[in-house]
Amino acid sequence: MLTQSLAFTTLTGNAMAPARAERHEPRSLQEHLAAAPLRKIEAKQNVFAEGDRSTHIYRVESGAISLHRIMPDGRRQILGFAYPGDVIGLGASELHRFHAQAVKPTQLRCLRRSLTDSVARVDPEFGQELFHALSLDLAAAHDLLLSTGQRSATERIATFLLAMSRRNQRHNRSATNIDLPMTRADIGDFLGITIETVSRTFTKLRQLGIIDLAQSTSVRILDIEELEQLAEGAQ
Amino acid sequence: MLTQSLAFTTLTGNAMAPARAERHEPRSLQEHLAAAPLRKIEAKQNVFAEGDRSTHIYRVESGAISLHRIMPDGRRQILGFAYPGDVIGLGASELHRFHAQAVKPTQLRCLRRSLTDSVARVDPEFGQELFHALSLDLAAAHDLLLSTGQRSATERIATFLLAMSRRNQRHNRSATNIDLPMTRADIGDFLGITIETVSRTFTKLRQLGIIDLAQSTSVRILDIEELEQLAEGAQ
DNA sequence: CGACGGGTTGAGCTACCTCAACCCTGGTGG
DNA sequence: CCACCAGGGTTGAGGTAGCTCAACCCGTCG
Repeated sequence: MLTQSLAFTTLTGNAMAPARAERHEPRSLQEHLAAAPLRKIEAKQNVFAEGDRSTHIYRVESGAISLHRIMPDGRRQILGFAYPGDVIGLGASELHRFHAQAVKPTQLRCLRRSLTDSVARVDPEFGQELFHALSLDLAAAHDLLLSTGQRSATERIATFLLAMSRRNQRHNRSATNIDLPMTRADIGDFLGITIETVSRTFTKLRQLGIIDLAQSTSVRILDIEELEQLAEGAQ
Repeated sequence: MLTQSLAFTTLTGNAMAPARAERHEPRSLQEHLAAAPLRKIEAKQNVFAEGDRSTHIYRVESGAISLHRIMPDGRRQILGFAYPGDVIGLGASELHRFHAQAVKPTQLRCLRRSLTDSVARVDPEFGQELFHALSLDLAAAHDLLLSTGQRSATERIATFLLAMSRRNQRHNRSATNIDLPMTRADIGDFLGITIETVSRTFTKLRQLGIIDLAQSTSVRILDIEELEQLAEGAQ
């Protein structure tokens, strides 16, 4: 399920896999994570809070996490959702810059920062993997900026659904049947619109025959071309 | 002017500075950049475009660069501005994900990716510096998301001016006299509002006695406490 | 059973957008 | 030297997408 480019180490002369296996020492980020302890989190529980010391990085094994910042008056911006396979808690800062909270019961692998730091200090390949993961986060933030800064409510929802669809595809799951683990409030705070607008927009897409809403948490895309049109501003 | 943590290399045994100087081989990111060739760019000219091969990273020496994406119908989201000292073109992707365009005549130091890649492959400290720079970009994107997703026009402008003020302070320049090299259109496309709203908001802040606008490109903050109030939603 | 959290729908409001006129400045050319 | 023009900025008037407030529905849980 995980596409992992096996890191061939530059530190040991042993190029062959058997030699590495004998050492019993994890190497790549994914290998480290596979061996890391598992932590279980209830819905609404925090993995970490903004301002907390950044002690670990985490990989989501099951469930879903919302990453968000909260303004003094309670307004909330969700910066992203982390799903199984995603790594969270990256960043060079000593302190976490946002909250990470489970939107449903979630399992995480936890890797101490002291470990990742020291491994990265001697294994550039490992550092590259962290860099790559952070680079994906930045790309996601830029994508979201395009939505919150420029797109209409309908375009935002359409873009959001398509992103979920593409993520499903990358994980060899259905491109048309989309599970939404988060609430309407979460979607609204992610896209910068209110829950009412989220709800109305879903209803509108349903009435147009573009999606089907069996339950509020389960969307089926009926007309993906039309959804793509809507995402890029066709009215 | 530049705070640079001197990288002590793990590859050579020589820990002392004199030994390093003798080698005449640049080490830290800042050292590499100081030795890199200079490129001069006219206003409105592109440093690179979205989709271009990512061949170099750049450090702005003078001027200002806008980083932005453009939608098929022409809408534009500026993801950030790069000012002297900032490094642009980072990211693990083979291709650039956005346009980089000078907003006024600009000078850049250019470092080949093939070089940074190979250095990072053997010098983890150098990789850390790249990671740190990317991490700052992500934090900036998250800050902007809070504005475009949650704040009113007045709050966005206030936040924007305060960010400029704080940047000035970090560079030992005036906290109250702010130069705006970019146009109203740039500010609008950055904050997700129209040029008219930008203009009206500046006028409103001027009428409230919070700022002074000698010219349209030069803001003087008269009441920074009040500006901070406005930035976090007072009124 | 009642309470509560989450979702939907309606009615009215408003912050911001759109469209348009106008101003100012700097550069160009007659 | 001045007239003209183009690009950037400001201001006004009116329109509208999305917000606010409120009612209501439904499923779950104690």
